[in-house]
Amino acid sequence: MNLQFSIQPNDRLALRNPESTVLGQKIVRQGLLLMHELGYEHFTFKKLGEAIGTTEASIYRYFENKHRLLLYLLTWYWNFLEYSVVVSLQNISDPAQKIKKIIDILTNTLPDWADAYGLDKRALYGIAIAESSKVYLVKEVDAINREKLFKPYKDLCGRIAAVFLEQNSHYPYPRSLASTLVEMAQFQPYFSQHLPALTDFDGQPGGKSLTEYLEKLVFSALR
Amino acid sequence: MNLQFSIQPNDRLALRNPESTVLGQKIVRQGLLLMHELGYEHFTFKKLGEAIGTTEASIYRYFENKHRLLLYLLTWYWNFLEYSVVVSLQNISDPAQKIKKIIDILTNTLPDWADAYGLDKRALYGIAIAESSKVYLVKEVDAINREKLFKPYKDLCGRIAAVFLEQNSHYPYPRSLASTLVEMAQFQPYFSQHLPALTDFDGQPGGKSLTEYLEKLVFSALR
DNA sequence: GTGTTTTGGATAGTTTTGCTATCACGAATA
DNA sequence: TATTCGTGATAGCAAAACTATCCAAAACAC
Repeated sequence: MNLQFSIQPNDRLALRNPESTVLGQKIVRQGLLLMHELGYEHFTFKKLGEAIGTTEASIYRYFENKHRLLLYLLTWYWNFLEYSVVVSLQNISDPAQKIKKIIDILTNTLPDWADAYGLDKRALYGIAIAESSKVYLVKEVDAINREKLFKPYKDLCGRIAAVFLEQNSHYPYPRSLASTLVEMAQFQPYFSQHLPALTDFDGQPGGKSLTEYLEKLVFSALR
Repeated sequence: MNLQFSIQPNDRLALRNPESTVLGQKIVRQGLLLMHELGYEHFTFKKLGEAIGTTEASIYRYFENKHRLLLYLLTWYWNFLEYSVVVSLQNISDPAQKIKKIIDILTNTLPDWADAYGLDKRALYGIAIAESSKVYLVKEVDAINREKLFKPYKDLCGRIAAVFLEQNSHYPYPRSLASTLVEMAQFQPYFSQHLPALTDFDGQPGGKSLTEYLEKLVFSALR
């Protein structure tokens, strides 16, 4: 097991390392909470500056713009997820059990150890669900991709795709199925909460569950 | 067959009916092209005003903001799709064939008759792929939903879910499967073009195809 | 036919957002 | 002791988002 859990794998993400200063840490931690509270569109560096007792310009020293801050936060999330997946799968040999574990991880907030990094788990999960698409559904997607800034997301999907191939080495669409799984683990809870007509989950404890839906979807596809 | 193909089912969408004036039509038709070209974030009413020889303020007479214009365009798209689905399914009795037809419609640009409405099919398809999530992934989602402005999208998914139940009346997640299908018919081509590591399609004519992936995913789930 | 709404569009603003140039201060360094 | 370097604050600009008001012509009222 030599996965290095690196905090900041790509130094192009931020203009300077936010973890290295008190202000930088405030920007990231409070920025996460404020973006979760206001939503990406209503979130501004000015509002964040007011919230943490500094100015817009100081925040711009760390991040080019709010899109980069969102990408920074999601990078943490994807890194946490991948690490969590890799660690959880260590002691499992059955591919089917691995897949169940992956779905379990994807559909829940991050494990408790993630708190140690000072980032609010619930807010991070909320951002991942409501804002993550906005990070790549932009005209700049190809330029950002060339900077390798989507690598953590691709790595996560890559790990999952590899497990799908363990389950069925002849399945022709492991990567599409992985991205489908990850995206739907985020969209379906959002739909369930805001556009319930698009789902079959009512949030009842005994009722139909997202986990069950995703498991059946994946296992039947791999059969 | 009494599906009424109505252009503007909800008058709350626009401040006044854009189809009723020359300027209104220009706003919608050129707005579609410009938003497709610039992307939602870089698109502004000022730029559109310059492009069609009018001013920002005049455009605001028709749409509250660019988010509403996007929603207006997508409403057309969803209406076109649903109509196209309903008409195409009329002469098909086999549910499996219906599902194939639906996937065929979802993964292609709109049929030629849609041109008659003056909206560029390719641009509309491009907007649907790259921008449609932005219409509901906003803090205002619940308010917009209360205005019934997502009804066309829900209706489309509802039609598809009904066909899934024709294929297998015991399938417990028809609506989630429908929203998964519609979303993935948009996300996978986007990934294929911009983040190919997340898919298994290379765009080659003889290669693996999105259609095949989606068909297998849906049919195996319904089995 | 004259007066009066009403409709549709233009002019000219304000506020907010996004971003930058420059200054000030204290710590490390020469 | 002088300096330059890291770090944060001040002030300001340009574009984006939105609004108040005005004007002309069509529609309608009498």
